[in-house]
Amino acid sequence: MEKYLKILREHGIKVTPQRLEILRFLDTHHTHPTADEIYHELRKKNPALSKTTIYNTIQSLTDHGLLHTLNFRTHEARFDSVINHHHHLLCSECGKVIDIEVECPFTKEKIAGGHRIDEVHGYFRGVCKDCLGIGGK
Amino acid sequence: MEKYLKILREHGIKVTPQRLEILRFLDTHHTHPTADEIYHELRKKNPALSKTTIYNTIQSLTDHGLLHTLNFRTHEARFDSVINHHHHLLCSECGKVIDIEVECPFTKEKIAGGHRIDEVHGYFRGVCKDCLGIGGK
DNA sequence: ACTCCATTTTGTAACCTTTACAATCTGATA
DNA sequence: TATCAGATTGTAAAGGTTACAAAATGGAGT
Ligand SMILES: [Mn+2]
Ligand SMILES: [Mn+2]
Ligand SMILES: [Zn+2]
Ligand SMILES: [Zn+2]
Repeated sequence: MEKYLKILREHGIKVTPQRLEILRFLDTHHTHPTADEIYHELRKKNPALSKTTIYNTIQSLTDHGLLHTLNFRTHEARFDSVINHHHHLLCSECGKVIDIEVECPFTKEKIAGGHRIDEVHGYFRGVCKDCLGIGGK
Repeated sequence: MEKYLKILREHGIKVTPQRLEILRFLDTHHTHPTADEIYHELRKKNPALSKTTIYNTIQSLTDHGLLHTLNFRTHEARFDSVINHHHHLLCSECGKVIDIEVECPFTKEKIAGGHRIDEVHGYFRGVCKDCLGIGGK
């Protein structure tokens, strides 16, 4: 927990119990949860938690570069505290969003087709390793 | 217009004036419009047009592989009738979504990290060529 | 051309995530 | 301990999408 306290302080984000819990949840669950999933999970320990606080904290962490947003589909933002660059797979069988470590040539490029590139997001759709294994190939 | 009639018939989609207009709009405007943009544009000619028809037709065209959905951000799907594979840039200055023709190694791969890949979406954020030119580099 | 009927279109309301806002609470500082 | 800017909470509003039932329509068969 000391770890998250330090992270918040280093980024000049005022420390609150809610922020510590949200940050800890994101750091210990790399499942790319939705705001609603974070909310319901942390509510078990803190029933007074507000969903607005989830969104406020997400915004704050994002502003400080501690969080990335994944937009696989409309009406469902997912969040990722692993900020080193990687791509993602949405499994059409189990619905999980899975990290894909890739050698993507565009992460190094600053320009493509004359346009300036600031961020690269690689979204794959398919079937994850586990689901392939269960149902046969 | 004969062109769009033919496309619908070839895919076994019942021909209606609304579907012809929507298909034509998408084919002649590669601006990656939102449902709302399609709706307001086509309403100029057909004020009785319903937004539900826009969504129904989008679904139908998508089911037949004639349309792709871009999810740059939640709460705003954009649509693309150019179905050969390419990546996209969202310009943070002008908001336009621009095609990026790329040599992406993942479009040829069927497997990555043991997972089966069915679709590859490359989303870039940055500043487009035009906006770079206007304000200086 | 007419009839028929499955399909489509339309209009409205519901749905769901996200955002806005005001009142209350909290915690760092003095 | 008193203060007060900032954080949290609860509620409502916003905005895009989907569900649904009634009305309209396209096209096959006559
Ligand atoms: Mn990830
Ligand atoms: Mn495109
Ligand atoms: Zn899976
Ligand atoms: Zn631009």
